[in-house]
Amino acid sequence: MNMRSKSARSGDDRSTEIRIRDAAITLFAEHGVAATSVRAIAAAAGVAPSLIIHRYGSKEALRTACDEYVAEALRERKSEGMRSGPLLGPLATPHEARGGPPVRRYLARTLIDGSPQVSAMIDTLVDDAARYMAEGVESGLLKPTEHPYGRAAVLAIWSLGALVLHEHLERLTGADLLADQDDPAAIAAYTGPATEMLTRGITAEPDPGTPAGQEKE
Amino acid sequence: MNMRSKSARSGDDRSTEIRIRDAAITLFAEHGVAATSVRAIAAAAGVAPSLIIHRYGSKEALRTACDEYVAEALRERKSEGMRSGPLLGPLATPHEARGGPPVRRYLARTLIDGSPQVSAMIDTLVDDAARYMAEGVESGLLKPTEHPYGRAAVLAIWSLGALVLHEHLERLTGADLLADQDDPAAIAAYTGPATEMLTRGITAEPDPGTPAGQEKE
DNA sequence: CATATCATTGAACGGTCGTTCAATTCGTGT
DNA sequence: ACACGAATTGAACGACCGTTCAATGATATG
Repeated sequence: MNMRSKSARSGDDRSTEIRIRDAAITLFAEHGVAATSVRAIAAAAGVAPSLIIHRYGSKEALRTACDEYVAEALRERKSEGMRSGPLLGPLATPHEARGGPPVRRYLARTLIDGSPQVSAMIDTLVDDAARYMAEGVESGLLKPTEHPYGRAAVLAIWSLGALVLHEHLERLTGADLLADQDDPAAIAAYTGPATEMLTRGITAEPDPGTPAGQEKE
Repeated sequence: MNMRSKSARSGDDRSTEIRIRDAAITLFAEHGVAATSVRAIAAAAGVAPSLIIHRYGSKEALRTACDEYVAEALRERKSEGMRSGPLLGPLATPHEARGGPPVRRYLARTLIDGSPQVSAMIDTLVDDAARYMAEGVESGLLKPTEHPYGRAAVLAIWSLGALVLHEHLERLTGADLLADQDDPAAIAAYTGPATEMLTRGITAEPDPGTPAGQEKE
């Protein structure tokens, strides 16, 4: 029944590995890594569970391969995200590839599991954002800051945190951060208040002195 | 003649259930719910695994009990968080109870697993924040907004997202959101850029560019 | 056609999981 | 002292896990 497969020796059989990897990314993104069994991935990819181990060595190695693929996929789209303007910061970065595995959703799920690949990706993402924002300051688009790197880092954390908590954000505001980025209306309920806060600020007068607001008086 | 007589075992045995619940919260917060076995909880609490099931019915029921306890513990401390000022928003809310189980860390872990208790807690938290910020607008402390509820929601999402991603935030900036709240220096690297952005804003002028969410003003 | 090669499979193994259950301890009322 | 019920235990069960391994199927080459 599988007429689609291949004249495949060692050249084209990569489609099998890709199919496995994409199925893994999809399931990892949906239910998390721990809750996804190798058998479930095998069923989704249409192969035997043992083949996954034979190809990738172990479930953990497969997960690493998924991390690397997602990190690479997002790195390719990075410039697009950067061009979205400094307001949204790195949130716009995870642009979904058409027809590909759910990269953004995977990122949202595995940001908390903490893999080396994702951590490294965040680091370079913040570095790029800091550099980009520094250019914005020089060109007069952004206000200068006491904490150039800290500002970029916190902004990135906020954006990524909103992505991680997309489920709660959608329940609260209706904004779906996982929707197609082509649809601005889907995330308007998020970008509206966000841009407003980041442009005007929220305090009517500059808060003098004490940060952190420990002692109000 | 004594309510204590029989309760030496049936009234005071709550200490056993409390010990189990606290151990569960600690381990759930550390390694996540899925990665924590009933046997590990039992070992940490100094009881047999079967006792946990006998007391709570199932692991899932124990998790629900943990959710309820954490939600209640944070609700009690809510006023403290509110008094921390509107800048940090609901981040200050999860004030750790001294000597108790790691409530904040538990919240950071289970925010993404999505339990009904935690979701309901977030909803009321945002409601309170919106109400509190509305008062701030009336009293002149905060700027008015086009999206009163959305602003509170996004601010809450940012704060909770930063809590969820505390590991990355600490690696990036050194700020430890899980440290004792008595130590402002531990989170200064976060509160500094955060308050700066939320008071002054980051754009020198209203954004002329065309990001994803831009439409009519 | 024969054969070596390699992707692929199905069955099985050891381990851990949540949970069940009979048995045992222990505090207490009579 | 005795019995009873609650608290607690240890052993076991079935299910599922990731992984191993010998066997199978297909294919290109001699």
